[in-house]
Amino acid sequence: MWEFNLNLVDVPFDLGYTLESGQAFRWAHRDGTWYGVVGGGVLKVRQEGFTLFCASSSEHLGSRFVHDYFRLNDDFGAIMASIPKDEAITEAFERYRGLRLIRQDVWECLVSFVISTNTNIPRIRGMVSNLCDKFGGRVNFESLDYSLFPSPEQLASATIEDLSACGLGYRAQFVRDISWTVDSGFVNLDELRLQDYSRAKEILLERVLEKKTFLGIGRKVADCVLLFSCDKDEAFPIDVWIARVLEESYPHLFSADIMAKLNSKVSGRGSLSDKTYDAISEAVRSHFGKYAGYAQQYLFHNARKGRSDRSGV
DNA sequence: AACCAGGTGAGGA
DNA sequence: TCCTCACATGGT
Repeated sequence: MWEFNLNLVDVPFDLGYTLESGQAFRWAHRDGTWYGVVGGGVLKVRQEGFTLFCASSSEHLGSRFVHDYFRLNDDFGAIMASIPKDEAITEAFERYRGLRLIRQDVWECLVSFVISTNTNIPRIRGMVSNLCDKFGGRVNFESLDYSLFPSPEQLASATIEDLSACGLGYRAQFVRDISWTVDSGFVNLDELRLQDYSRAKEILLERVLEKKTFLGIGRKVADCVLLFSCDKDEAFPIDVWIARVLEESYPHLFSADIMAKLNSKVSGRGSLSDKTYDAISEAVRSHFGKYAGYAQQYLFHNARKGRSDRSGV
């Protein structure tokens, strides 16, 4: 057990908003403290004002790891200042001040968001948790066992039946295919971080001999992976929630044609074609700037929280 | 009991 | 390049 504290002097940071915003799926809240399975161990964090009280299962999960994972050295003020202010973004900034993008493991992020398609966040958590329990290693921390996220090798040896048993549904095939691709060394995920946004996205969407390198990864999932694990802050994932926000609050950014496509996406029937996704992506990144991903995460969280508050959850 | 959920792949006009 | 569908499953 390693214990340490971090001082967040002049660093706007809100642990709760950050971990509740749907970017990471392996954190749980108990008695005012967050428990996460990250970096091959268990990390426990509690925030009181500008102090983070931390404890972890291994020496490796120390203050340096926490700084890196929560991106505490980012120039948060500059990021916020660079994003053009309007009614929608100002509301989200004020409500969730301190919400941060975090830097996750690429492999875990990739699998988590392949699983995320056409389902909801509570269920994504469940599916990821099942995968970890069934295929991952164990770490004991404070007399409790936690399951690590399985390695490419561990998942590559799973059968479709085993994967389906985790509740993955039709996603089981995607996870199996991607696990083989990565475990075989056909691609090196570490390279994604080194490329710029455009090139890294090309790699994720690439086809080799008519076959996709990453089955199950389209534009939206690629943007999530790039934003949440590869430091590509201009990535702006466009899902049904964000489509709703764009249609309601940013119609001036789009042509009537695009607005019609957004509307069909929002109303359930019809998804965005690749070309339409690219056009919307270009427009929002041009508008919000090189930290568009931060704007996206605030807008996303605000939209989702607004819905759940109204439905009385 | 339909309907929705951080979409994507496959097949055809 | 576009539109349409199926896809498994659990929560509301």
